[in-house]
Amino acid sequence: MEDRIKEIVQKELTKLGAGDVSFAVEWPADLAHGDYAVNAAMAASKVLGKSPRDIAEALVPALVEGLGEDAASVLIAGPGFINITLSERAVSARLAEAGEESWGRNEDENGTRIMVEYGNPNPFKEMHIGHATGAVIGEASARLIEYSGATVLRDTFGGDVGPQVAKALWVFQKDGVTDIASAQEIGKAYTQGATAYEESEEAKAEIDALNTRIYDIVGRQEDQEGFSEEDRALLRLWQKGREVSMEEFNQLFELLGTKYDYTFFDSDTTKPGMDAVLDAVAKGVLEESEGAIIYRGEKKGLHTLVFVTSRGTPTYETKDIGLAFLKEMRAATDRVLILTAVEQVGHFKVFLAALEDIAPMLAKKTEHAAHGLLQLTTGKMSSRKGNVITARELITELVTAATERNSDPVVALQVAIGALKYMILRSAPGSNIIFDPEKSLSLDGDSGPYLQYALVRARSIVEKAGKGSAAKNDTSSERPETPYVLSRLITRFPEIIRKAQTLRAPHVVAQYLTQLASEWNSFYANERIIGEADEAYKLGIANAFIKTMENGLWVLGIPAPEKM
RNA sequence: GCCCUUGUAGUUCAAUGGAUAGAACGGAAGUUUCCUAAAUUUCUGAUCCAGGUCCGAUUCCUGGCAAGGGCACCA
Repeated sequence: MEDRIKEIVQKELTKLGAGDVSFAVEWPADLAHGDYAVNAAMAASKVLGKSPRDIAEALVPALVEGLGEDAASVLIAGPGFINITLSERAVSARLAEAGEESWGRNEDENGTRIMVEYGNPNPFKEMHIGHATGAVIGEASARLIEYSGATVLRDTFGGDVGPQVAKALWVFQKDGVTDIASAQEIGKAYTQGATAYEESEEAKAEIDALNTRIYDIVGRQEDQEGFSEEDRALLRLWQKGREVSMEEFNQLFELLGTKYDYTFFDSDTTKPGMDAVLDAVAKGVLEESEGAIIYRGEKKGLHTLVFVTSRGTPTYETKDIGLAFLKEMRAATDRVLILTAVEQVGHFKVFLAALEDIAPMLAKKTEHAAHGLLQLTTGKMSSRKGNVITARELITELVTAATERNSDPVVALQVAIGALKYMILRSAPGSNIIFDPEKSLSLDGDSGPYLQYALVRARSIVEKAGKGSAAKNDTSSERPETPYVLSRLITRFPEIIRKAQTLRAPHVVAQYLTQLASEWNSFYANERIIGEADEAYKLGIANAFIKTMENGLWVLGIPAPEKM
């Protein structure tokens, strides 16, 4: 339809002598303005030396003729917009498509294989709401990509060696702990270790030494040559800690609706990373300075980044280089997308610049995108200070709130997860999300449950009407002269999905679904459906709404409860 | 000091360079003999400041002011 309009207008503009003018066929934010709006008259005004309204007058007849019965009206409005409103016939034809399972999907990326990295909690720390934010946005982004026909390979990357590990294990060693029971215990140990690291020179030295030792032992865990009894005990403690952490993460990811195809660890990436780094030093891409190996980002207008510390341990940068190679070895992909919090954009700029020099092919297909941080109204979160809200705590709290209105634990969980995800996905990625633990657990209004509730009510009606009504294909029932706004809004879904994909912005879908749910709720409140002369027609709309909401919620990863 | 991001109702967020800047929460007042009131209807109220580009600027550019993040041995 959009293309048809564009074609007609283009042809007319050429006739008027303004064929070069670029214009847009857009969908007005306010449906009262129509289903499509053309701004060609304003755009051509200067070239033609005529007023926009005069040009619009000249364009309208061709549109009326060209669109025929599909257009209910073609009107000139405002400064010179040509507003086109679709006829009931055209809208109903599109609504029929909305019943299909594939409604909203497109094939823009058919056959492409894309690896998407997100979440990335670190073992030996607790998973906090920041990681949960990443997981939620990442999952929605992945699903959005899947809706374009691409194959998505999900991966997460965790730091199982490095200072944060040493900080936690140092505390366990000091306290003589040999068996780690829970993720909470690890979180507590990490906080203690991090505090000691900052407050005591002695502790700092010990932790640094332990860090180097862990690298060594973990690196040689295969053959364990020359391991002392102490080394073995440390390795066991490390293994147990990682296992407990990952078990907790997997549980949380399951609650959040993510299942990873690949889990990478720092310990896997250290070796390929170090190999690549030493190779790069030989080639002159990286250089030694003050005992460390660094990349001079200044030559590309960036800053210097350390790849290997003067103690000989690799940093995050080297591990990321190793990870890039490791991904390439494990899976064939066309693109690699890495999603992290905004605080890492600086790092990734320099990292990608370095990767460009080290492995141009890998750099070319790798892309980094950032999402905002979750910020507490009470101040900045820091696991060091121990004032974090863990993902576990937050979910538990939400479930408690949801349980007040749902006796069914399954539904309560779905509502809680829906509320959490919506809170994160409703705003544009990139800017920070201000999280007020007191107020943000909203289950009313602009929220996940709002969408879920609208869907549940729609399903309930269709169910009540019974299968005998054959709502979908009935054309005999009465229908209005002009289509419902709800119907017109439903037909926009595929365009919304495409926009969200282009901008890589799940919030576009979230905003749309909220508008859709609101429209449905008004429809539901104002129109009697069951038992009316146009029952079949309205049930058709209800079914189209259900499919649209179901598919939209799926993209966001928000569960769709059966009952509420 | 340098670099990046962001400044929109009291609060939390929208607005593909377009029309009367939309929602939600909060506050005020209504709507259930009627398909689930987690709903619905009405009212309340905002583009940080100053220039510039454009037919048209919340959006793009420049300069202020303010907030957040990052700037070699953390991830």
